[in-house]
Amino acid sequence: MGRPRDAGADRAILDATIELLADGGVGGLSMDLVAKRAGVGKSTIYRRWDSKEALVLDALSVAPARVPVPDTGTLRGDLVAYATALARIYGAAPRSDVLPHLIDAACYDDRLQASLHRYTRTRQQTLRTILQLGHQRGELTDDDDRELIVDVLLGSFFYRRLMSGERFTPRFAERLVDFVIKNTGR
Amino acid sequence: MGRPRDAGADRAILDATIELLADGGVGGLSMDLVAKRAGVGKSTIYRRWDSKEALVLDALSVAPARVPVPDTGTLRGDLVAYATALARIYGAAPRSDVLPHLIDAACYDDRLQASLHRYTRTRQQTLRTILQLGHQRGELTDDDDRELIVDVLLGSFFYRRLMSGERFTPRFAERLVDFVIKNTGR
Amino acid sequence: MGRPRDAGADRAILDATIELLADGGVGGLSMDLVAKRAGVGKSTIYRRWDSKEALVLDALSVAPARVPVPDTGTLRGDLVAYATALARIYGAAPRSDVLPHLIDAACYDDRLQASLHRYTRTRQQTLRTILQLGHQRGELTDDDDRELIVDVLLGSFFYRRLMSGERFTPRFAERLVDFVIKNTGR
Amino acid sequence: MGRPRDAGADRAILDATIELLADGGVGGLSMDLVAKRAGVGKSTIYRRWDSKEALVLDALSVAPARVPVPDTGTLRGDLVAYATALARIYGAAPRSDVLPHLIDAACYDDRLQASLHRYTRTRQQTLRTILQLGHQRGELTDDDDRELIVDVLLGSFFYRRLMSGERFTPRFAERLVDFVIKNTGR
DNA sequence: GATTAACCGAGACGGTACGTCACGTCTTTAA
DNA sequence: TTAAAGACGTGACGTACCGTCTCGGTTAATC
Repeated sequence: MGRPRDAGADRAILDATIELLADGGVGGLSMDLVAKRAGVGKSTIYRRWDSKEALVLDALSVAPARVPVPDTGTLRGDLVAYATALARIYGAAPRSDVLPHLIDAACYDDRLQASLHRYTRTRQQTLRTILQLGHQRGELTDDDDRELIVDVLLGSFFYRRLMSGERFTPRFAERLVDFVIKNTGR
Repeated sequence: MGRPRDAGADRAILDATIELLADGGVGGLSMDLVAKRAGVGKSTIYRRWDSKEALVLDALSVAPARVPVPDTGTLRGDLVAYATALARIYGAAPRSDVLPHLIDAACYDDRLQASLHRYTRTRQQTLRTILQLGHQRGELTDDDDRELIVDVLLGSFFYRRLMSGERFTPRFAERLVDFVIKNTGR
Repeated sequence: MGRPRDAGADRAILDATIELLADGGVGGLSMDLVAKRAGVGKSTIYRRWDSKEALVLDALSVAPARVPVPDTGTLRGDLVAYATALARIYGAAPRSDVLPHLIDAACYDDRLQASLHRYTRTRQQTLRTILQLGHQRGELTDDDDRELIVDVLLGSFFYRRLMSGERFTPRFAERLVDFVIKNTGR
Repeated sequence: MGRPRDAGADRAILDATIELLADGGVGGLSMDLVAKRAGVGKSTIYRRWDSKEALVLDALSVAPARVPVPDTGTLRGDLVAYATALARIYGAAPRSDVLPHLIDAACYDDRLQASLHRYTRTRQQTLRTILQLGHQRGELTDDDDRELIVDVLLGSFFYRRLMSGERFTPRFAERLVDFVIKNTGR
């Protein structure tokens, strides 16, 4: 019973979050700021999300996939196109890297961790679709390999991007794609 | 000129940092605490390190490599042993995950980012040594592939560990190793 | 709107301030200590007072007048009694001199300066009452002189006390009182 | 034995102190700054002065008297001229009030206190000279009164200036002078 | 129509860490 | 021994957020 939650508040909060995230990244986002910009009390936010990070993660999940499914006609072409787009889209973001903050926070919060995992797997969908198409064309045969390719491609990308700092160049993307499909299928 | 920096203070600060990191992770580490435990003023810390994260990163760098170079006689054996050890050693630490915090902080600080990259590449050394040995045995031929294998193995590991949440099981480790060496060497 | 300020916090903070002032003077008072003793967050203090000095000044203002209105029957007697009490009460406090610190701080903060002036004039009240009584008895006639006497008596006292260092002896007090009332009244 | 003290350093330090005091008052003066501007090591300063305040006080003492001895021909005229000059010269100083800081510091340091008292009494000299001249002219007779007048005039001034905040106007100066000489002499 | 219970905005709350600053002392090399 | 240089331990500063709590007031569904 009682007054139902205002659905508009959800949108206002998520919008404010996305805006603040856009300019300033996680560092430039505080709950007070979100509340003020959304025209909402802080308790209204905490009634819906457990923590700042949970909110941010939801805001991210709401946003549509940024890397489109390419269609070049061949698996190799699609994968190279995908990897290149990945590098272009996520490679630019200068200081507004939100994901690392969530990854960190997830270490200390099981619920958040679960959300992050769910989010990550959702974001794998584009790649899975590409592989699925390749499979239908007969360019891939074995199921297990596809799972592996997802980890290898995305893992390499994030590892370079966030940890080793080496550039994820188109040149490297091609090498990587050739590497992962050379020993698959026939 | 002037009074030289006390080398003992460096050690004391790094030691205190490592200790505090051990119990409590980054969350349980504050500069005041480090200063107190090291018997040092906070300014002495800030004179040497730009930020808490730079200090932590240095403390990590000082610590010896935790994953030893295995020696099973074959490349495949070594790689599986290495991957397994990786999972065992880094997989256990539940809340004391220091790296994600540094990865996050590095997004907002160029000097820190450079340090993180340097650290990461240093930590690749064990794996590179394994591959070098495999090369000497004739199990690997092409140089470029070795570079790639490093990214693929470590990338997959951290991607699963930190982002997708899928277990990095011994089973998976074997599959991964087979995947990366199937189309290399002869 | 919003949650109203907790009146109890005001009291707790002022009480803590007065206590800490009592043992240790301004030097022994830090905002962290006040907050801790009052069981209050530091932000709660800063929400109400601009600075440590503003808080101390308020704490002082809350305290009751320490020099009572004497009643000797004659203006001269009252004034001598007052001056003597002044010397006894403020002359004793060795290191816990709060006022000089506030006087200093007030030089750099207009709001604080205004508070100090208000406080000082409030503290003149006792003396004004004495003069008022003298006036009612016919021992004083002209209004302007009373204003002057306040400045002269208190000014001399603080000047000796804080600047020239000469003792404000009972002997001096009498001389001073005779000086200020010799040419008044009649 | 050993290297003799550099006499030039004294001047350099005092000059630097006076300069820094001029722009910024005590608040804008730190020992590091003095040392840097004087081209001197900090220890060289501390070898000569006990504390920042002792240095400042010495710097003040070195400066010549700022209120000149007037010569109007009458005691009343001289006193009014003096009081007016006092108000003009010290009344202007906005935030560079050095004396209050020293007064405060002197409460916690006996040596400094002695220095402050000495300094204050030195600064009374101008006024004493005026009174001495008045005495020679026969406008004052009793010695004790002269002592009192010094305290009353300077006390009132500083009391208004620093504590009660009331303006020390020329009008007030005249009233005060009339008050203190009405009941002296004849 | 009155009651009730959860909602709402605002903003104060206790807590904790931050990075900065200045103090007065100490330690080096050089004169 | 004094000098310049500058590192040292100490400790307070005021700020920024966190996530919670407390107001007065609103908004449905239930009685």
